[in-house]
Amino acid sequence: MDQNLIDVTSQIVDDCLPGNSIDCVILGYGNQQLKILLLQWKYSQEWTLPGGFIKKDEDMDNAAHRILEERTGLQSVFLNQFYTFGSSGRSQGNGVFQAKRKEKLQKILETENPGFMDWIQKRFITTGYFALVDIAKAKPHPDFLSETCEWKPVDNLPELIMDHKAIVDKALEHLRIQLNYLPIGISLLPNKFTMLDLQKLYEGILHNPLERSNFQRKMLKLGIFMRHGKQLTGAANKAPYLYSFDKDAYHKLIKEGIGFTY
Amino acid sequence: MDQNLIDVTSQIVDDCLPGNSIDCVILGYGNQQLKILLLQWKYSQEWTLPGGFIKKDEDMDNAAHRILEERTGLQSVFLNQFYTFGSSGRSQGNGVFQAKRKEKLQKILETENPGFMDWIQKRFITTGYFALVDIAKAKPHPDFLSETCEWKPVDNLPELIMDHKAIVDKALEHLRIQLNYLPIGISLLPNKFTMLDLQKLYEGILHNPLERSNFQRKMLKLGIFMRHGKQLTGAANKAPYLYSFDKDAYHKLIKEGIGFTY
DNA sequence: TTATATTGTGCTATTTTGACACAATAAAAT
DNA sequence: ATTTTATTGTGTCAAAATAGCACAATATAA
Repeated sequence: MDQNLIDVTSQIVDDCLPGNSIDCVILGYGNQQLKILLLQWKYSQEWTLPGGFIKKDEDMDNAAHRILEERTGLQSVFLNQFYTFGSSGRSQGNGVFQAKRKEKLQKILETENPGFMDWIQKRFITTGYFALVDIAKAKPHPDFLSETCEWKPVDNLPELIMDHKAIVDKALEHLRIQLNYLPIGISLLPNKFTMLDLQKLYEGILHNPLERSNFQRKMLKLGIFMRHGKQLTGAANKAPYLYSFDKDAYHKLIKEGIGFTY
Repeated sequence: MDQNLIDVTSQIVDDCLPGNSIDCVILGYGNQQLKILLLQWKYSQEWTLPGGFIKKDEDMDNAAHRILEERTGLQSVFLNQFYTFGSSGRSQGNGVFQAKRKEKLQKILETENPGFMDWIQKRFITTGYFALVDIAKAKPHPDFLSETCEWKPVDNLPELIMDHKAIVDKALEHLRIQLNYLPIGISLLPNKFTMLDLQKLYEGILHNPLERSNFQRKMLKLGIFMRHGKQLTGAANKAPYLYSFDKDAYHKLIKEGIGFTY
């Protein structure tokens, strides 16, 4: 049916490590909402995390960067490994193509490339990476199995296949913990943003409300921001200042860390 | 030569996932020192982390628990996955049995079970787990490749094979970060301990000195300790109180976390 | 010109931190 | 028996951080 599908799947079987995969939790921030990039499969319409496989002589980190670039066009963003999911049941017997009714996509793959189906139905251990990304700069591209590639708000996700929901939750937990000792935002926000933007981002991650005036003061005291002109939105109220990250100070602070001291 | 060696290695090849391994950074605390459990190989005398493989239908976490128990006899201690090491060079070409001069152990294995050597010389992705353990309760057992299994102080480690030093460093970094939002010690210290014991443990992990009186006050204010009698050491000075963890309060605090607030 | 909603900063009571002081004390030395 | 020694538990206190509210400034709509 689709020569390209055969080529792509054959190359995966030939070039990639069996039994290991990578899944990316790509977070972006827009409309004062935390969002995540998801793929929707052809035919079955199921939602999944963007993922992929590790080439036989490729570093796992490089594989994650490659996968991120393939889906978003973005290079060298904030990308971090956060956990490896290795329950035996996560793919074996419950795996990618084990839906109750045989899906069209599965039938096609079985017909076109049964070797790939053998390969992919084995047990997989997947390593999760999360990326923080500026939505405006990302250009979502579906992969060979998918129809669409879209941003979805994290607190209103569609149902995801397999354990992908657990992977998202673990990524968010990791991010919340990171927030306790690292400033975050330089790669999630546009170049210039207001303190309220930053606050909404933090509230989205931490999932609880913060006191506006104290939050602003506390953030500004970190000394990693530069103030610019005002943002005139056309609303009937005082206009907020725009800020950008002072990258030198930001990276210096990341090295030192902020946190509980003994 | 050693029928047992053939059996063990054959069973590994038959039963375990190829290309994935687990390495455990088992930390203990004794003599006011942070220590780590290491294995020393037969013949080559090289030092390694205790590790193992994942059975084909075994959860990765269970494999880690099994490996920990095999080496220490301990069950259900604090055991945490912290990172997965997936550089392509870490085992391929530089791998376990790729030492410059052919070692005796390698020769024996090649003779006895070449299939195992094929299997183990492929590229491996390893997942690191770290455990916090009461040295007094652990009973170190060497594995089939090793001669000894010993506690070594973390700040005076022997040279380790492959990237095992990097794995140890990453584990310690992880632990330091954990310390910023979690109380730690319940599984590293004996049931009863002094505040100075606790302080030395923290200093060992954080790798910097802490102010005694303020540390004690701050820890006690966490409300997770119970005070008992005094520890009479026979020294010519005031005897310190012994404390134990109030497990309920401890676990409650772990849920809440302690850390930077916004 | 006035009304409206939101922002930046001010104020203050309370808590936390960091640094040091010092009395209490278990055992050794005299 | 008394003094000495080293270490512990608590006290103090200034400086900094935090949490909560107050309120003037202000960009635009009414």
